[in-house]
Amino acid sequence: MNGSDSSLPTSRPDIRAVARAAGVSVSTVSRALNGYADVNADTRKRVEMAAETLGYRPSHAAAMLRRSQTGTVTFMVSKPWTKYVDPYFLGLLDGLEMMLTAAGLDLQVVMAREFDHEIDVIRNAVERNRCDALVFARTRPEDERIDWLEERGFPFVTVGRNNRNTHNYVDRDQVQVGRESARRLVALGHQKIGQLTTPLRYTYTHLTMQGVREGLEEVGLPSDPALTVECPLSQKTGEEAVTELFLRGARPTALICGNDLIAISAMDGLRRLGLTPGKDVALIGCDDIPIAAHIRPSLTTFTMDLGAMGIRIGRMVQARLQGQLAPQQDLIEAPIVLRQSDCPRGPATESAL
Amino acid sequence: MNGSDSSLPTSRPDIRAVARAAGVSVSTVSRALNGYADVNADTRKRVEMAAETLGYRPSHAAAMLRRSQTGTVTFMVSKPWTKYVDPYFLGLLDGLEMMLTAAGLDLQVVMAREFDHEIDVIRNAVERNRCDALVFARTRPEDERIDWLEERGFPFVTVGRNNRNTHNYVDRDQVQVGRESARRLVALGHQKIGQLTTPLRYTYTHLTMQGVREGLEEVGLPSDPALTVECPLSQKTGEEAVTELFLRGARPTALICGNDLIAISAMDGLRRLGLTPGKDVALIGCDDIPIAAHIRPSLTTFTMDLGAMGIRIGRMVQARLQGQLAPQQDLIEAPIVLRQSDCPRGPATESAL
DNA sequence: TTGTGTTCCGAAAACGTTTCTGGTTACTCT
DNA sequence: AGAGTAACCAGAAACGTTTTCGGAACACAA
Repeated sequence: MNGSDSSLPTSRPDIRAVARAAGVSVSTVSRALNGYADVNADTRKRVEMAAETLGYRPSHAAAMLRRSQTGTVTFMVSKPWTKYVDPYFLGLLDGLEMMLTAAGLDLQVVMAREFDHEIDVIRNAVERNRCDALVFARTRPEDERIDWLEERGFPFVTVGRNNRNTHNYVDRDQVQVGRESARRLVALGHQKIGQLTTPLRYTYTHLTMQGVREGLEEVGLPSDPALTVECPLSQKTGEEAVTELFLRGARPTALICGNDLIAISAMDGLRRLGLTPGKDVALIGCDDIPIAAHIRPSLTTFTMDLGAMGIRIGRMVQARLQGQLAPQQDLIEAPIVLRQSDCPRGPATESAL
Repeated sequence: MNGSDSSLPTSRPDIRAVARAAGVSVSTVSRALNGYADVNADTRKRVEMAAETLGYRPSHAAAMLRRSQTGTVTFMVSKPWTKYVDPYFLGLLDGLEMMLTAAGLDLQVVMAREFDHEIDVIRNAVERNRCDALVFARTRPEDERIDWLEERGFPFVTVGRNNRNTHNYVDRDQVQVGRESARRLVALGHQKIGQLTTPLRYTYTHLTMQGVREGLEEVGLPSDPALTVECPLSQKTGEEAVTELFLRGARPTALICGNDLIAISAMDGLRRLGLTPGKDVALIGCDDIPIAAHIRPSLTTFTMDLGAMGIRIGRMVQARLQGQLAPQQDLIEAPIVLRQSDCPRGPATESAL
């Protein structure tokens, strides 16, 4: 039923077949096709022609086996991302992939399902020689993945830092994000500024909080732990956090949210409490996900060129693969984009609830 | 500087090393570790112990080369997805990955950057023996990718149909989606029902339109081409389409949108025209992206268990890989989830603009 | 004793490349 | 004319598995 019933078994052509067709040896074919210098221009052309007409494609497995390297870099994405969809890393992948294909490398994406499965995924990738380099995000202060890889000298770059930072990483300047969030809200007259943070196990959460602390200290404001709630990475996370906050009796007039989804669902929570987001309570998010501009009130947040970030990662990988051993580290500034959700402090909050 | 400077070069242990340690031949090690029957239980245990203590991991490349199969299935994602992030396929990947790892297969994601690059990506994957099966979406009525693969008898399953449907696919029942959209709006009293469709090059667009046509015909309404606009997959797509529609002089009181992002940005467009979405004009989306419940007015749309869909795909791949040749085809019903954006027909529209 | 199976295991041939080593030309220089 | 050098290419040895083939050891029946 299916095609492929020509006269001959029409199996994939060998490198031997090409050699035969071009009238040279296999080694010459290999060198010609791989762009080595010590092959005559005419010979090369003849080989290329032969390869072309035969439809020859070198076996990836064989090449991989011989020159023990794979030509692929693996991007590991962890569970919280896949479970409730975070568009964050897609743009990043886009840039990374572009960079890598330009360098003749393949991008492979693998998923780590359970949280503590991550290290197994890495071990499998590395120990079975399935990639030349690794990329992953969501780093933690004490990150066993980083430890393991550093110990073995395996090439990798992370999106985010740990508490040592002796490796290759790219990261957003989270301290700046936190600081600017605080400054902005202070400038709008807010004094009781709450924080709905991303999970504390991630490094970037701590960095953001540090930035907020710094921003508040600049004007002599304390950063009140009673106004801070840690939000898991789930769908209604902000809503629940806001509820908890107000149930506690805390009455922030502004909220600094760890990411846009927290901010958006926090808006729902506020409405449930009879408050109007962007009027009674100011909100600032982070990430500038596509929807941030479309909701009402539209969300003030921090944006970033994820594609560019991906490209930087790609460059780092490439440099490392070419022998560059000194750790490269990039901190990327995320500009704030002002929309409607950050409002001046109004009187409405006092009476609410 | 980096570790790995033990006493010995500490290179990865061979299968030979395991054989030596266990006091058997390499072939026995291979058979023992791969679960063949003709190996003594004691021997097997000894081999397993040796492999364990040596930390042996079989080289993937070598195994791949020898038994010309890779143990990986490749998911190809095309440009429109990566460019403006569509969370759609993430859930799908989640389910697929789960299924595949359970079956001992690896999932690999590759990206096709340019539109006409897709076929090259596939050729590279197939001809270089880089995967055992392919999965991709966004199918078209005349889809050269499907043609090419069918011609060669290479295992693959698509998300979506073409105009022949002799292969393995999983698809949402788009006709039903269209029909139910139309019925719902008709029941709410609408007569002038516009369509903001996804790009016409995709099969599912046509199926949805067919469904809408059927739904309208049930009550004797025509489907007016003047009320239909094709929307590209970009950010402001719906906004521009709505503007165009009203500039044309068409005045639909309801809009059936090809996906949620079209619907959401169409709301922006309506507001710009002084109309209130969910009041003056009813909207129905499709996909139920996470944000659909959070915007105002919240979006009536069609939902689907993407994880389950991914699992079905995984099952198909597995069956095909085990020799099942008859095409398997799954049509999945997408239930509507009613929210605020679909409203009864009001009088407001008449006066507007 | 011989024949007939079983059960287990070892030897060796693949798989399709890359790369190392060396050898043959042809060319240049004294 | 001879030596030295450069340019090009062939042969063969890897790379680390899997799998085929056949043989050894043993048990059992005739």
